[in-house]
Amino acid sequence: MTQRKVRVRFAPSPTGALHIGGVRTALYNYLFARQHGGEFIFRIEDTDSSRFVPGAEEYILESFRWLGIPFDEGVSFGGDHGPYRQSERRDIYKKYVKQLLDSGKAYYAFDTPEELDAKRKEVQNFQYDASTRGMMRNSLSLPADEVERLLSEGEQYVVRFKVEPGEDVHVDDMIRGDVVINSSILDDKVLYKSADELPTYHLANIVDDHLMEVTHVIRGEEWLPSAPLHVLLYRAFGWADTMPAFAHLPLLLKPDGKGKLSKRDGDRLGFPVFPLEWHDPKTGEVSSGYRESGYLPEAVLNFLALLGWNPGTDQEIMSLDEMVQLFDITKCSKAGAKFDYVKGLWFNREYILKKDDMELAPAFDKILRENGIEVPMERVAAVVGMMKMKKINFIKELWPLCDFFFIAPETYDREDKFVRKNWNATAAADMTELAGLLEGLDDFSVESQKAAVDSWAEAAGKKPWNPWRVALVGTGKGPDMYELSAFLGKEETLRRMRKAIDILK
RNA sequence: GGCGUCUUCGUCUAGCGGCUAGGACACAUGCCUCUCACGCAUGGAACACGGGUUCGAUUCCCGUAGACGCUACCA
Repeated sequence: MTQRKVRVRFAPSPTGALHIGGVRTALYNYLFARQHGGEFIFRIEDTDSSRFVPGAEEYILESFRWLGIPFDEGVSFGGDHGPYRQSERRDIYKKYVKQLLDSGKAYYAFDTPEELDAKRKEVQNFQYDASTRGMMRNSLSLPADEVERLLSEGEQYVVRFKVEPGEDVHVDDMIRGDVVINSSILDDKVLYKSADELPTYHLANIVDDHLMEVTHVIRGEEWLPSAPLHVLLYRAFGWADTMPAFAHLPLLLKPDGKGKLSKRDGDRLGFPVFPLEWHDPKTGEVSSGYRESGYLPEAVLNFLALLGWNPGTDQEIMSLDEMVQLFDITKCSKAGAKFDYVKGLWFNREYILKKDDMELAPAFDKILRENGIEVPMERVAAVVGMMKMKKINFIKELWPLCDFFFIAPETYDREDKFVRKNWNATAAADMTELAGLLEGLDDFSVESQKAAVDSWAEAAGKKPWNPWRVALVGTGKGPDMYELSAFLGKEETLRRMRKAIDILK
């Protein structure tokens, strides 16, 4: 096979919000495309009209915009292989369904859903396949003229794939190696429904991947059982030589308990399972999103990347570009990964610590405004810089730790543990002395204060910091005292000190 | 039920015949220290089970168990 340009795709169904597992699948596809200088396609698989949810497509697009994962072509991105929305490709699919029909690889089936249900009740483990299709109503069992009549009378039908039994079908998976499934356990899958003139996933998927020249199919493990069917379809079309390589990713599992990670788990345990907040148009239900919860997109991607893959070194924090360099699809783990959202918190924290204060400032500024505080962005950034290393996972958690920067203590609580311990008998006198010293400083910078206060404290044998903190903060929290007083400025610092002296004595 | 996949600390994982089984999250302790943090150090914690193969199995093979997935005119 000649070396083709790598092309991969992410092809969600617009049936609701984008699941976080889907985000990881998209991420791996993106990483793979980038590191091979290939292209990343965005396709919409909306062949089930009954499950279509308005707004879902735009939601998915917005999610990737926020995450910073760009597509090269597809819905809303353009490209030479469109249209990229399956509902707009009806005529294409019809042509290929006909090809299969004409070549005897597929057949018409007229069994109604009710008849099939009845059959499934009647026969245990009923499967529509080589062993049973002879007793069903289809173009293989019915006389040709009867089939003609049914068709011309407009009888509803489906087209089924004629699976030849008894063959070991091999799927060469980049992660799992050689997977073998005997064709006898495969059923004659429905490929096309006359009711809505749309194909099912299996047909549309194969036709599109072929026409869009997709070289690698990277998808969730839930597709592994149908991979042999897809192999058979490529062969039936005569496309075996350009069949894409497969990689089936391990699933994301519930943090506790068992089973696939679901929306319910997020609600139950209190973490988002969707990238953005989602308002379900049908139920009106609102689900939280990573963006609205205060996660940095870089943190989300980094966290997700390591759920099912790792670079083989101890490195855990890495940028998207680094991931592109380090990623190796063949080194993905095979077992499902429990979704450890607590570690996701840690990643967010790490990225907050890495980020420039000025970049973080707008998020905190928003919180400040909600609390009625408006200060220049430089002041906001300064506070973020002094406080972000405190025990926080989100910027919004800064507020209760930072309020005193902007709001002077109204009163002083003698019962506060820190106050009681640190505002001792000499505190008032010490603070009066310290206030006098500070008042005499022309330069109120951290360095200047530190030089003056440290030497005074040492000479006088004082430890003024904790009482001073009581005066400026009201309790035992906050940054380094010099940084705090420099931020507040001489006037405010002295005002708070005198108030504390006055109240606490 | 059938078919498939998987199985190392609580969790994410490294390991690709010989290691005191490594790292990270979480947890605990200590150090540092003007509070809280940060940082640093330390600690507890794992090869599902049973057979093989081999001088030697976490690693290879077989079986068992368990978990997960699929089994639609959904993707």
